[in-house]
Amino acid sequence: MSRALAGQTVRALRRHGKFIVAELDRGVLSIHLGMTGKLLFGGTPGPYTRAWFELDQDLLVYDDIRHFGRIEWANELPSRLSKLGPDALDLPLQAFLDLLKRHKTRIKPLLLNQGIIRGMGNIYTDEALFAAGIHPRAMASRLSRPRATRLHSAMVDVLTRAIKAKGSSISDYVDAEGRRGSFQLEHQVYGREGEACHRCGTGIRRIVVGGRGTHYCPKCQRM
DNA sequence: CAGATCACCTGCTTGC
DNA sequence: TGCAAGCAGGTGATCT
Repeated sequence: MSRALAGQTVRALRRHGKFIVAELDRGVLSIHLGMTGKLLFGGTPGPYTRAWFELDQDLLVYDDIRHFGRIEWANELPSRLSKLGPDALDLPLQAFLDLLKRHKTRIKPLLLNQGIIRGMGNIYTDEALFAAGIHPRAMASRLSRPRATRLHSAMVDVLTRAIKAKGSSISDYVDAEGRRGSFQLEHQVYGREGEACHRCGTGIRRIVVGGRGTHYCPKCQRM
């Protein structure tokens, strides 16, 4: 890959769901950070460095403890990416409502399914469901219009605020400048098992839904 | 076809 | 203190 990328200019940089996409003179570089991936401007290669890019000014270092991230170079946007669902932050209410009706599945796995909606991860799914007062095991297609509408607003609101706060740094996440995010301070349910719900005081519960740890308030979030 | 389980990796925390 | 088990921001394959 290094030969192919040498001397190329980054023409555009954008987000595609959870992917970072760099359009080069020739081809497209797509990056997914997985769970522990980090891109660091001006970083120094260390024991967890899996790749690095020599830019004009700095070294851009890619570290990834768990190896779940991916960097791919292709002539065009890989079909794996173009086949994903609409972006959570670019999905009109009516399209969202239609989409929920079409899928006979529980709401949490639906929101996490990148092929249906792209961009939502485990933290923000739990937070959005709490904000909307919806149980993570509720059937998506059976949500009432008002509740589904509240969920749409909650999803957009949670993602927008989380991006503004530069993400959630629970253990080690940092952005490309090495700065921690602060949205973990605003979490209402994620990572708060046993603590009091900020709205009603009930203990936050942790269950497993769709194979993922799921945090919710049993009193505020109903089926 | 929805849903469960496992696989991929390493590190940190918890409990005995 | 030591060690095993459980858990972690994600995705994808396989089986039921």
